[in-house]
Amino acid sequence: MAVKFPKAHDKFKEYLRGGNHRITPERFDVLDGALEYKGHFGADDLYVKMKSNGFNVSRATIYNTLELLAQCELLAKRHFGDNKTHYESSFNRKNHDHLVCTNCGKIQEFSDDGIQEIVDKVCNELGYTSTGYSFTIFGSCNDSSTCSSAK
Amino acid sequence: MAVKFPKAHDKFKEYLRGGNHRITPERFDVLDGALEYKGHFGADDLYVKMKSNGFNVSRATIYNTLELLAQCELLAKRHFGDNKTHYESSFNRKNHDHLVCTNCGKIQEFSDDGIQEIVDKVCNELGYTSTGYSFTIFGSCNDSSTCSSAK
DNA sequence: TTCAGTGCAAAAACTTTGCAGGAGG
DNA sequence: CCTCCTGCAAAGTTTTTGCACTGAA
Repeated sequence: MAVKFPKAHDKFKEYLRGGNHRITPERFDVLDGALEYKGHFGADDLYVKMKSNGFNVSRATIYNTLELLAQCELLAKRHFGDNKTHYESSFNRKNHDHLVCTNCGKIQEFSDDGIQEIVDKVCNELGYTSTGYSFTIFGSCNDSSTCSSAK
Repeated sequence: MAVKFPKAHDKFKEYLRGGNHRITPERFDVLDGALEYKGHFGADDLYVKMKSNGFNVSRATIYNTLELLAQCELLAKRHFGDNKTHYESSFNRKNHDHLVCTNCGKIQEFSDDGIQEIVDKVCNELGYTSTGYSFTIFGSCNDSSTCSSAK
């Protein structure tokens, strides 16, 4: 079978070579599974999906590889307050944040350049070197077709 | 012993009466323990602390009560990406967000009015009704006295 | 050949739930 | 008295760890 995401594979290979990480087929299986996943997923979600697709992969490898993929920015880690780590592809995607409907669970993306400006300003004032930020808005989507609480 | 935080007790009582919640001594023990806690804490941290202080309180009661205290805004729930819920007192405190040093774990507070403006703007554009947001900056504090990675 | 990576299972960390007894309103 | 609340223990969920074997470099 042809490589599914050649540019992502190349980027991952380069990252692995740069650190003291070996290039293994399992890691690229996890990369493919992650990039194919629609929307956000937890590590265990991906484990279940790959198992059901016939991959003989272990949880340890999934967790290990997702961490590496987040480090080299092929995936983004997200935390929506439910005490589990969510991942999503950030390969060839614009930076964005999330608006979570607390009634129906719908997750909507948005972008606003003002956030990065605030991050830079705060870090500058307090003497920090920023490595990232997490910004999530919670609210009600008022969408009568999907959301139980809409009027 | 005198009531430790009379105004917080009153606010909690009022909240409990408003909903279908009973006023129990255990709930006020948890309130006191939470307000006395320095900085951020997890539910289990508070359980351990109260147990060691001689309170015969159960985890179920701690979790239940912390949720109620968050609902009536005596506590604030925080999520710093370590897959556990952190709480902190928000009684008589200014609204603020956090800057977490990814090297030494130090948590610094800051305030910036621009964030709420962005929240309002985004919700207005997308038709949501905001109920809150979570904003955390990650970075390195560059503090040579506390942080291992400082130059 | 070397040692990081792997699968597996067990353990750990945090949170929720079931149940029987107790107490608030 | 009627429920809600409590303590306890068990179970659930997500993540990490120990171990022996494998395979990349």
